[in-house]
Amino acid sequence: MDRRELLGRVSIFASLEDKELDLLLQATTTKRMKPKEVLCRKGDPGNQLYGIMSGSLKVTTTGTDGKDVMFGLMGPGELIGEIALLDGEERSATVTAVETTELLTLHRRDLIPFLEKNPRAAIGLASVLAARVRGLSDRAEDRQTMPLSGRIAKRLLSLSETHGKRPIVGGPVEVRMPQQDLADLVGTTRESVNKQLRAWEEEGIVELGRSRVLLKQPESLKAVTAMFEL
Amino acid sequence: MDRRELLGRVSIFASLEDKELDLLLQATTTKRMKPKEVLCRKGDPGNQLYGIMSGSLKVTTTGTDGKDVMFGLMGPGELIGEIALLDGEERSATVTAVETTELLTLHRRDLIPFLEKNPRAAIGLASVLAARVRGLSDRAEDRQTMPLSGRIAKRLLSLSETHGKRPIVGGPVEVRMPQQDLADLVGTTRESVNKQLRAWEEEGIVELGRSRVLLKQPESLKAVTAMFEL
DNA sequence: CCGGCAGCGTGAAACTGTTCACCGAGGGGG
DNA sequence: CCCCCTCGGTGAACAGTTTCACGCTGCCGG
Repeated sequence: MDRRELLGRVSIFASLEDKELDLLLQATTTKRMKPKEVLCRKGDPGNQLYGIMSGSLKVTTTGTDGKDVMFGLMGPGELIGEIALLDGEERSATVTAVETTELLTLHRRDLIPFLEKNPRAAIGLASVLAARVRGLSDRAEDRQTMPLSGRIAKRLLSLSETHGKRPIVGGPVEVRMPQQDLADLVGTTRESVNKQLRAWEEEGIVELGRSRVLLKQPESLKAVTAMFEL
Repeated sequence: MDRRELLGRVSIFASLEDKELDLLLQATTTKRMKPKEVLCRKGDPGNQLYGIMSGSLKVTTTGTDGKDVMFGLMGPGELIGEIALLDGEERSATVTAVETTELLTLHRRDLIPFLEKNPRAAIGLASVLAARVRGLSDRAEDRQTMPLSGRIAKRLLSLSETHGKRPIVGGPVEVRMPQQDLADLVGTTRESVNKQLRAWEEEGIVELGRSRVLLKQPESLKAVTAMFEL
């Protein structure tokens, strides 16, 4: 994916004229990251907006006790850094590359004036944030309503949609991610995730491998979540 | 507080010229709510933006099992309904008046064109959302890092800042809220909240009453949170 | 004025999930 | 090619919370 294509893909900029897009593109640079490379840490000042062209990033925080909380895994077409950029506060989380990742970067001093001249883009940005709020609220709700198994099932399904691969074309979807990360994402321990997954493996619902979960019967997982859904 | 004052107070509109403000004001209506009256339910279509002039509202969701989750208590100067308004989805939560409350309401069809003509307002709106995201992330983190006591202490302190009253001028701050609501806010049961509060009462840190918590030693609560803070 | 209900207080028992302490394996980098 | 380090698997003991099952009180509306 090239820069222009990315900008077009990102919903904020979807409604722009070509020449405006070109203008914005000029203010843009590209950055390439290796796996495990850190893009920014919690507490850093945040003056860059990033758009993911390829690869994926994980967004995490570490508590005092060293326990990690993962907020999400971001993929191509998604934005990173809008929050710190908008409210001028520090970065609220640490962002790390999962695999080799290409980013497009845009500095605050270029973005803000641009938004002022292109209100639709500003509204688009607000919409992206609105969606983020919605996602976070949903998860907060889940955490207090669903037992662990439901939360794992739900996250697994949503991961399979956004980051799933199909090893065999037309076959079952696979989610590549160590169990520890899954645990951080759901807010539990690796052990608990492992036990649940193994139980499901017994039932033939999933199949496990090193950093892989193969969803053999996604319907069964859906059934698990449905038991607790509103 | 009158309508004009509210609009001026809300950060989105802070940077506007007077005549623009007047224009917006004309599209505005006022709504008065009685305690326990419902403003909107989760799932309703959301086409109104509300600004709180006086009183307070609580934002909640109910899970299948009937267990409530409260996202927050909103007071004068705050906005409600921006999310559904921006992404065009359903309302993500139910909003109820806690006390007699006066609202200013603005319809989507008036707001969107206005934002398009006033990019700074759009950016302001985005900033409000950014702050909301930050708040939600923090709470998500807390929930996985802090034990119950820490979460209760933290929420109590933040409530005292935003919604505290001082029965005796210069005296300790009081938070008016039933223990059940406190529980929903923190994501636990009434019983657990009660037990923690009573323990603190023994230590002279707080004093309890019907729908009231008097913070006699806020420093001690701060100390509790500090034990787990990053 | 009084009945009922909303809100508080409390203990015992049950459960869910965590912690801890291991072992085992495989795959990738030196 | 081989070693180590990451990732997975598992059970036993433990901790924190929830659940349940009550009893109490005082306020509020009829």
